[in-house]
Amino acid sequence: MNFWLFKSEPDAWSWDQQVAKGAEGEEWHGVRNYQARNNMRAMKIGDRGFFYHSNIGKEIVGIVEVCRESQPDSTTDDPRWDCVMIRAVQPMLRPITLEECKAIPDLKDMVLVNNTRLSVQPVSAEEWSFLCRLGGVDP
DNA sequence: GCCAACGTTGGC
DNA sequence: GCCAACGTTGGC
Repeated sequence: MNFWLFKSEPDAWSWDQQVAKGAEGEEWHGVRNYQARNNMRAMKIGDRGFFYHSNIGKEIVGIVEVCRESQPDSTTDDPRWDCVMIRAVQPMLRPITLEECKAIPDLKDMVLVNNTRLSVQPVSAEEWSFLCRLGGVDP
C-alpha cells in the first residue's frame, strides 16, 4: 500500500464536507498539474492519504482512502486530466500543523515541507506511521 | 496583501 | 529548444 497527501483550501473543499460525503466518497477533481495527476494515476484502491488544509489552518486534519482509481475528471472535457475518488476514514485525534512538521527532523524530507505547491503528493511509509502516531490514530 | 517558488505559454 | 512573460499556489 502507498501513502499520499491531498491538499485543499477549506474554503473550497473542507474535511467536514469530505466527511459529509461518507463512504461514497468524492472525486478529487480540479487538479491541473501533471505531477499531481501522475501521483493520482499511481494510486490503488485502498491506498491511504492525509487530508491537509492549506491557507486556513495549514494542518493535517484527517485520513482518507482511495475508493476509485484514476478516471477522467468530470469537471473538464480536456482528456489530459483525470482523478481518483477518496472517502474520509477518520479525523486526526490531534491535527498536525505545517509548523510542527517543519520542526521535526524525521520529517525534513517530506514533500509537504519542501514543495509547498504540489497539491497531491506522496508520503513515505516512515512519514506515514510517524504522523499517525503523532496524531493519535492507528497507522 | 505580498511575494517566492514553480508551472505553463508562446514568441523566436 | 530556449527563455521571457505571465499565472497560480500557498506560506507568511
